[in-house]
Parts: sequence; C-alpha cells; structure tokens
Amino acid sequence: MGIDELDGRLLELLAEEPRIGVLEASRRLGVARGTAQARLDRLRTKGVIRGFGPDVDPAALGYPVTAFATLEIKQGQGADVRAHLAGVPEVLELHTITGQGDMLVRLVARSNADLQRVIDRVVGFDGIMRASTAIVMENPVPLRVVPLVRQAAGDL
Amino acid sequence: MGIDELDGRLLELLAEEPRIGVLEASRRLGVARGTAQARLDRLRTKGVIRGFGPDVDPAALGYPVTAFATLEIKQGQGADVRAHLAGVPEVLELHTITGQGDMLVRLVARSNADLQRVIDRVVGFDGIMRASTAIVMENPVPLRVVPLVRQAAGDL
DNA sequence: TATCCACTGGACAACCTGCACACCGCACGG
DNA sequence: CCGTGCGGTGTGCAGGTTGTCCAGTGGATA
Repeated sequence: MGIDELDGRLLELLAEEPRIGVLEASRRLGVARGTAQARLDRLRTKGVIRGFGPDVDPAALGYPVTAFATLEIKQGQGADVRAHLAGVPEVLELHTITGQGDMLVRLVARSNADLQRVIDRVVGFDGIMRASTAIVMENPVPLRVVPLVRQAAGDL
Repeated sequence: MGIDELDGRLLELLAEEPRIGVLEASRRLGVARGTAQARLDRLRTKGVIRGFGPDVDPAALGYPVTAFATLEIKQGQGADVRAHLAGVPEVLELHTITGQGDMLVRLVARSNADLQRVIDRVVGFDGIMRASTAIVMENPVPLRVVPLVRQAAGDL
C-alpha cells in the first residue's frame, strides 16, 4: 500500500519535468523501461496519480485575484448550498470543515471590484447565513506535493 | 491576452483526457495538427498552462486528513515564518491573506492524531502567535478549472 | 525445493512529435 | 487598391517513443 523509494523518485521526476516520457524517466532512474512503465501503471491504478491534467493558471486567464471564503450554512441546507456553489465558475474548490464556519471556498475574480460580484453571487443563496472572506495577497508556497512524496517514500 | 473559444475547448479536452496527444486533440477539435500545436505552444508561453505535473493524491500516499490553519504572525517575522513553513513537508500550500489572521496554510496528516503532531510542528516556531485549525470533512468540489476556462473562453 | 514476483534486456510494429514548406484567406495600414 | 503580417491548412519526413510481448535472472516465500 505504501510507496517505495523508486516510486518516490519517479514521482519527483515527473513532477519536475512532466514532459519526459517513460523511456527518459527509466533512463534517469537507471532502471529498465518496463520497470518504470510498470511502476507508473501501478501508481495510477493505486490512485496515487490521479492524472496529468494541465496545470492552468487562473491569473493568466484573467482572474488574478484569489480569495478564501468561510461560509456558515443553515442547518439541513448543505446539499443545496453545495449544488449552488458548484454552479459558480469562480468557485475553484469547496470543502466542508469543522470549527467556526461550515464550508471553506476558494474563489477567484478578475479584480478586487469583481470579487464583490463573485461574493455576492456566492452568498446570494438562501441556505447561506454568513460569509467572511480573506483575500490572498501572496502565495509563497504554491500547491506542492514533492516534499510529501519524498517523506512518504522515505519511511518504508 | 484573452482566450478564445478554440483555446477553451482545447483546455477542456486536455483537462478531461490528459493522455491524448496533440494529434488526437486536433482531430477531435476538427482543426489541423499544426493549429492545435501552435495553440498549445501559445498557451504555454502565455503562462495559461503552467505544466502537466502529475496530479498526486495525498490520501493515496497515506495522508488522508486535510486541514486548513489560519496563523497569526508576529510583526516583521513574515519571512522567517514562510521559510519555516516551506520546510514542513505536510504543508501543501501557503497564502498570506487579509482579514483576521495573516496566513492560511493547507496541510495534510496521516490521521487525526497525526494532525496534532503536524500542527505542533507548524506552530512550534517563534514568529507564530496563534493558530486556528479547521479539519476538512468532505470535499464536494475538488480543485477545478474547467468551468472557469469555459467562462473565460465565452466572453471574447 | 518449487513457486511467485519483480526486474532486465531485447525486439517489433505502430504511432506521435518536432520541424519545415507552400499555400490560402483575412485584416490592416499605406 | 495593394503589400504585409498573421493564423490556419495540408503535406511530408526523420527520429524518438509507446505499447506489447518474450525469455532469462535473482530474491523471497511456502
């Protein structure tokens, strides 16, 4: 069920240079191509690798503003709220959470002014009672997994 | 600077079936291969597509617990805190934000118990004054961009 | 010891990529 | 009205890569 050291190096390699194919990867890992291929297949079927989707930058799409909103939901309205939020394109991610607030939403907008519109659209729904928003100023650590992979591969 | 309808369809296609190559994509889009290739190149150089990194699932790596922590930082300690957090493998993402709290951290752990260890490590640093954590229970909308791409492509 | 499993090295055809070239239609400015 | 630039279309080619299969090897296990 775990990930061994070879898997770890393979994942790192792919994370850093996704363009390289199985053959090139096997060369750099110093193993036979069939091995690299088998490892990759296994990682995919095990679900460790979900896919190789293109990494799209919302900023380059014209949505340079990112924000996180914490929502408070009326009891029993969860499902409706989820459906509503899923219908808003600017909602990139939605989690239900413990603690103060019931949901955490990641959203983007074209500008700070546009963020107001997005928030209005997000909270303009019956089941949502309160929302508090935090605008992202900087992103010193963009979403990453390599360090985690390294750790997971370390402890066999 | 924008994204036209063809770009949008190309991105959607790649997002849904990353395995297909340029040739197959061009066939499905009903355009010449050279066109698809040129579009893809342009999207890459414009920064819309950052890359094709493997989409790794932390849960499958043995880290099924996700949480968000809001940190309060001592004035002037920002840089040190950033460096400290960047050194923690379980920290997947770090944002500096406005509003209550100064930073938002996304972290993972092997279990709820393990989360305690991770949080201790995260907040066990001099510049950090307070931390409030929200554990993710469900993730009804995983990180997505397709709807946004569609919208960006819609308004030419 | 027999068996299972992963890895190796090699081979094959089919396919895709990167690149180049000639040509066409359109928009724009002179 | 014409030249130019840009993006798209077809086409072609060499080289690399993929998917797949096979036989052989070594280690771990029952």
